[in-house]
Amino acid sequence: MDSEKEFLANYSLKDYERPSVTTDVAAFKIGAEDKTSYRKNPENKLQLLLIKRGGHPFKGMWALPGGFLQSDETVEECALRETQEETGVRPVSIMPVGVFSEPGRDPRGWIISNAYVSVISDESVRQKGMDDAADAQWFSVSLVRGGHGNYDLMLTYEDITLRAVLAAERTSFGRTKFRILESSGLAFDHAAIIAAALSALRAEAKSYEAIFDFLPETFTLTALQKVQETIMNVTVLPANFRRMVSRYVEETDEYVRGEGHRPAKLYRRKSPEQ
Amino acid sequence: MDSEKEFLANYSLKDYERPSVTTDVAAFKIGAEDKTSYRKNPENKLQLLLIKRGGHPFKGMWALPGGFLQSDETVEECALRETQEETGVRPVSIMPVGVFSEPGRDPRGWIISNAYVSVISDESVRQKGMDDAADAQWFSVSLVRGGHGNYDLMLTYEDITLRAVLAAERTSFGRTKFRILESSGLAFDHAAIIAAALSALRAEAKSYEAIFDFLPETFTLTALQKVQETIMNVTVLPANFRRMVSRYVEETDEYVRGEGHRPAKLYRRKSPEQ
DNA sequence: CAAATAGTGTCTCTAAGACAATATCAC
DNA sequence: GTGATATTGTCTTAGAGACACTATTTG
Repeated sequence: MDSEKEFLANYSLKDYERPSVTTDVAAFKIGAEDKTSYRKNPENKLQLLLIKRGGHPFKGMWALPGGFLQSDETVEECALRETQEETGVRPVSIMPVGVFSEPGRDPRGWIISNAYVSVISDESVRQKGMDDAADAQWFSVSLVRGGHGNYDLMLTYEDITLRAVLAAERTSFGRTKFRILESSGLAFDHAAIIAAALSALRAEAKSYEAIFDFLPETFTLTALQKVQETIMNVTVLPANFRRMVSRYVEETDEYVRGEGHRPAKLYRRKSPEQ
Repeated sequence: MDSEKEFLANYSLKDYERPSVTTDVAAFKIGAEDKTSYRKNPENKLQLLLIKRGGHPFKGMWALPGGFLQSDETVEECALRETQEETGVRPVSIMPVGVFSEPGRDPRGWIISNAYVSVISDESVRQKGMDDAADAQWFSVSLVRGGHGNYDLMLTYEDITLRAVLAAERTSFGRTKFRILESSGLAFDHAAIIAAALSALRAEAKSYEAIFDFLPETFTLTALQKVQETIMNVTVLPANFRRMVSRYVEETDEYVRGEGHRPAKLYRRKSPEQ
């Protein structure tokens, strides 16, 4: 009778066919537009990091940053590593979006992708000064309901516009899955991953879990509100927003002055209570 | 200059080291206890399917059903297939729980697991008459807060009791990750998978998304309430429960009679509106 | 009738949304 | 002062929880 030790010594996994495993990361930040007047606050845009593919397949198209899983790391660590390699910033927040494993999704062969959302503050990216390689750019994102209950995804950077149309299919447990109907300029099934990632981000923004990571340590409540409005693509009344986030933030003694209007108090995130 | 076609023809994935990929499924059902009086409704217990391992590693210990991903299926399809193979029932509901990829989690080598929750009605299992192999059993589940903010997981079937203690660590986006502190009788890291699965199920039960799948086509509102109370491990007032689920259900003309008390109207799930 | 579940009505309380009003700065 | 944002107060409304009450059946 063989012991577990003996069993493992003789065991070999290489008899089974194995997929390659990657992680793809949808890294979001909030980018500030230029001020339209000296006293107006800047407008915000939700931005997503895309990499221009230098090699086949999908050469010249844009793709989410990602890479192959290494045997000494978890998929989360892989996602963090990939994001850091591309942006210079290690994200504080990361969230799984789903596993994309449709046979044939990658023409190179059997490759399944673990998709993640990560959230980065605009300030930290500017500080680190991401290598401004033309093959890595922050695209403005818009995902809106189009005709027939479909969703229109639009990504723009300067004069580049990537578009996709996706069908939203309700699966069990109230989850939605996106199926690509049309996609131009985006590699692989990344249009579906981006749509799923943004949906997940919006769901989190509702409960104020994700929005703080877009901002530096201290922030004004108006800036926080703009972040949420930018992600969710809605507007709320300032009075109500302030009341709702009040349990998540605490005051500091500092103010932002010199903006051409009443100074705003700086707040910081309150550590979440048990 | 090489075309994409040429590139793919010459491309080979086998240069990279690849993990084995499995899915593990936490299949839950609600089991009815024996009636304590002719006119009392039966008590319910939340049950989880476990398989006794016949071979190394963890021989003789209990594990979640699961298996290796095949190249012609998605991970969801793999989870559905595995559940059907073990229970005879193809679940209507399935939900991802997370990817478990900690290096060293499987002594056989580099194996990552895609964990799923599935939900099965007790009735359908009884109808199909699951092969009552002694190596596949439905265990009663209990996951409660223990000392030091830890969680105690207890699984019981007849005279078998499996226990584990888990630390709940808050990760970003308000998610919790379970780390195994102690575990007896459960194979691999399955104690952590089970805890995560039950947490996910509870979160869904809150929004009434999961509870219908535990019951047959038509059901009484009291039965539905019991399902939710069993999963969430709470009690609610019948009047309030009825008001809350009223938008998810619709009446039928039928009643359940002969129970020693007032007949209960049967309801069915209303198809979720857009 | 007793025991048990089925089902309804309504009061209260809290949180979210709407709106009005005031405060404070830079130019 | 003007134009802009910052901040507070309060009215209204929708939904969740608590509780009291009625209805209906079988042994």
